Order: sequence, then structure tokens, then C-alpha cells
Amino acid sequence: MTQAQQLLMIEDDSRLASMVGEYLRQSGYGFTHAADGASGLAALKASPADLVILDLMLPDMDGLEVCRRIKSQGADTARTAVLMLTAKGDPMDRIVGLEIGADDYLPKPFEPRELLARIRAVLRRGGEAAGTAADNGQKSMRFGSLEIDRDARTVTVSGKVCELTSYQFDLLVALAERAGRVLSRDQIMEAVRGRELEAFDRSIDVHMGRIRSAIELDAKDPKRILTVRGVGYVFAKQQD
Amino acid sequence: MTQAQQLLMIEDDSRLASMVGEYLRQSGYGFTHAADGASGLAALKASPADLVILDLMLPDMDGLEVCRRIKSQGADTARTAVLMLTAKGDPMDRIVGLEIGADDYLPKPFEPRELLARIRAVLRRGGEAAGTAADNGQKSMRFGSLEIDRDARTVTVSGKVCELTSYQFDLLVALAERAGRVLSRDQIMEAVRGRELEAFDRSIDVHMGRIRSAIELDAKDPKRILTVRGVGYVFAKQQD
DNA sequence: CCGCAACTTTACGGCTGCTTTAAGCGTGAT
DNA sequence: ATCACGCTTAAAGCAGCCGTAAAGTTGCGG
Repeated sequence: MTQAQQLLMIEDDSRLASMVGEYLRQSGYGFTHAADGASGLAALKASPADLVILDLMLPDMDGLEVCRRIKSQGADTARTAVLMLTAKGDPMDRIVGLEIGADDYLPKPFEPRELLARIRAVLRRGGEAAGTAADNGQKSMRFGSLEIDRDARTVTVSGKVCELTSYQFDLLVALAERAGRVLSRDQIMEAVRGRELEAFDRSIDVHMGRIRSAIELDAKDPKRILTVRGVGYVFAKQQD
Repeated sequence: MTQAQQLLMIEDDSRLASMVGEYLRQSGYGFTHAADGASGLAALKASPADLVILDLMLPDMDGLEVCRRIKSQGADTARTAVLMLTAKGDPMDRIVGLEIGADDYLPKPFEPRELLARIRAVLRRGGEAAGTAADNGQKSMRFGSLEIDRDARTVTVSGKVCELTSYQFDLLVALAERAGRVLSRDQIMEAVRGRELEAFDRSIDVHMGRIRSAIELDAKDPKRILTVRGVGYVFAKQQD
């Protein structure tokens, strides 16, 4: 870690913003805050950030619009990661279908932990992509006939859509992002929710079962999500 | 574990505090108690703690205010972890900890066991954040045609994957990490399981046999895992 | 060359840990 | 308020794997 990474939060609730800011600063990030879309974009132009935490509901313009401008081709902010905060009522799966270029989403209200976990995940992903020369599936990932579209939050196997819940999708992505690496249940939980797994918690196992029955050709003989007894799960790197 | 970690509880109910204190001391932590916010902050200044257990409702000032002061920039207590105790009916449920700059929170009433679990989690988290920069042994090891990938937990010999169980993999890593050094069965057990080997326990031998048949070209004439009669085993440093 | 001690090998019982199913429960929607 | 959806928990079933024991083999000393 050479230099603290810079975060910019665009959020009209300044009370919320200052709380979040305190928390994130404490976690070692640089943090600045803008109260509306226009000043947010201005601030971003003045001093580039590594990641923008963007509220969907803003007084002056739609968060989607802000996001679009950040990500628009030609803008030098196009590489800036965006983490979108969606209001509590919004079924984010629907919004997500729209092709805004956000890198991740988080529904309000949220746990500070989870926000931190997702920030880390997004930044790590960006860092990797930059390091490995060409990008590898920033938005969509492909493993043989399996395709994961982070934008639309859909998974397809040889073109056919798999029904996954939001949480199951996140779990799958967490595994797929680290394909070939064995992850403990704790690590998986940490990546997805940013919180600790309780002792004797079998919920991850149950979800893995469900995900398998959705994406595996034969759930009894999984080829993509493999169990590593006594340790955790791996997403197989090599697959048809 | 070099030194007991220090906990400070700021809580007006001294009965509760002494009970919690007893429990936590028993679990190996140093424990002190302050009955109100002012004396808590004073105590913290006098002798820094690793974690503060902070009641939200205090006679003299709001727990949030105490937390803010502990965490405020510039204060040398800014790195101290804070675990907030919230009363059951608090509107806190809604805002879910965001408004608290705390590292974690726990609604009252709580189980001592859960408190302990969260304390451990918070302290571990803080510890690893500080320590992650330093460590990081390389993730894969190579010995001639033998390759050990610690991330994927796989072993390959000239590209072909060897089937090893988790335990066998751990044993192999323990040996490989100390290649060229003869290890007694006790040392091996200590490294992998952290516990002592029982007298006349031949289980290590059996596993060595299994590992050999997996990774050696000729299990009858091992080239990588060598037996040192009367002592233990070595992982050969030099191998093709 | 014999005998003992140490290691290897094989087979198998039992236990731990994963899967699966079903019911519970909180949350958001109608 | 009720309903539906999905995460969680519990329980039962099952498989894999560890450890034991017993027989076989190797190495070393006498």
C-alpha cells in the first residue's frame, strides 16, 4: 500500500456522509464528500478519485445521470470505479438491468462493514485488471458456457438464463472473481457481507446447493463449484 | 499471544459491568470499568485499551459523543476499537450502526458469549489490517516438476494434478515449507494441527504413505518425502 | 544369518463434515 | 393485515477420510 486510495461520496444526506466518511477514513482511505451531482462531478474533475460512492437519489440530478457522465467515453474519469447506493424501496435488480456502468450496488440501509467490504472488492478488482494488462471481465465474466453479467446481474448457461437471487448472485461472483482459489466460508462471507460468519453456520452450504442446482448441468456432480472438504469451496478455473 | 489485550467497559450499570468483566477476564482479557463517559475517556487517556465496550445510554453524555471523541482525528485513541451496546428499542435498529463510528455494535440484552465472539472478531480484524502489509509468503512453491499451489490447494507433478485430501495437503506443505530439514512426527503434528501427537501414533506414517503414492513417481522408492529412521521425515530440497 | 525394532502397507470401522429437505421467520409488497 | 419471497436454521442422510490395528517389509546390530 503506497498511498491511501481516494474515495468520493456524492450524497445529499450530509449527516450520513460524515459518518461514513469517518468510518472509511479510519479504515485507511482518503475521503471527500459532495452534496449534489454537479459539485460531485466538479470535485471529481478537480482531484480524481479511485472510487465514487454515489447515491441514486440526488437533489439536482439523477444518480444514474451522474454515473453515466463519469463513465462516458472520452471522460478521463472513465476508469473511476462507481459504487451505487440505492434507496431502500428500490428493487435493485430492476435498476441494475439498465445499462449504467456502475461497478457494484448496495441497497440502503447498509452496514458500514458491508460497504467497506464492497469498496475493497471493487478496488481490488480494478487493480487486478490494470495489472494484468488487458481487462478481464470487468463487467462480465465467462467460463466456458457459463456467463456472468455483473451489470445485468444475470447468469446464463449456454444462453439460457439461470434464476438466482441477489444474494446467490453475489456469492457466485465472490467465488468466480477468485476462480481457482479455495475460499473458506469465512472468506466468502467476508467478501459478500463484510461480516463474520457465526460458528456452526451452515447457510453458505445451503446457498451453494441452490446455486449448483441453478448453474450446474448435474447438481449431483458439480463441475464449477467444487467442495474442498474441511476447508471451503472453489470455483473451478477450467471448465468447458 | 504475547500479552493480554486490554478492554475498557463504559457502562453505568455496575452490576452488569462486573459480571461481564468476570467473564471476559476469565477469557484471558484485561478488563477495567468506568461508570460514565467522562471517567471513561479519562481512563482511556491514562492507560490505552485495545477495545472499548461502550454503552449508548450514559448518565453524563451520549455514547455517540464518547465514541466520536475516541475516534476523532488527532486523538491518539483513534485506533482504539469501539464496540457499542445499544438498548433494544433504540431507533438504532433502523440506521443500523451507520451513525455510530463504532467498529461493531450489539443490542442489549446480549449473551456474554456473543459479546466475546464480537470482541474477538473486532480485535482480529484490527490486527490483520495492521499486519497484512508485512506477511505474505509466496503462494506457490516449486520443486523440480512438483508444484504446490497454496491458493488452489492443488499439487501437480509435471502438470498432472495429484489427488490429495485437505489434511494430506497440509502435511505436505508443512514438510515442503521446511524442505531439507528433518522433522519429527511431533513437529509435523504441531505444525499442522497445533496439538501433540499421542504415544505410539502411527497415523502420520500412514499419511506419508498416501502422500507418497500420490506425488512420487515410484512410491516404493521415494525421492521427495524421505524417511529418516528413528527420527522422522524430510522433504528433499533437491529434486528433478 | 537371525532377530528385533522401525517403518510401510492394507483393510475397515467410525466419525466428522457436507448435502438435502423442510420448516421458521423477517422483510418488503399488495 | 396478509401474502410471497428468500435467507436462515434444524434435522436427517450420506460420503469421504482419518486413525487403528494387524500383517508385511526393511534395515540394523549382533
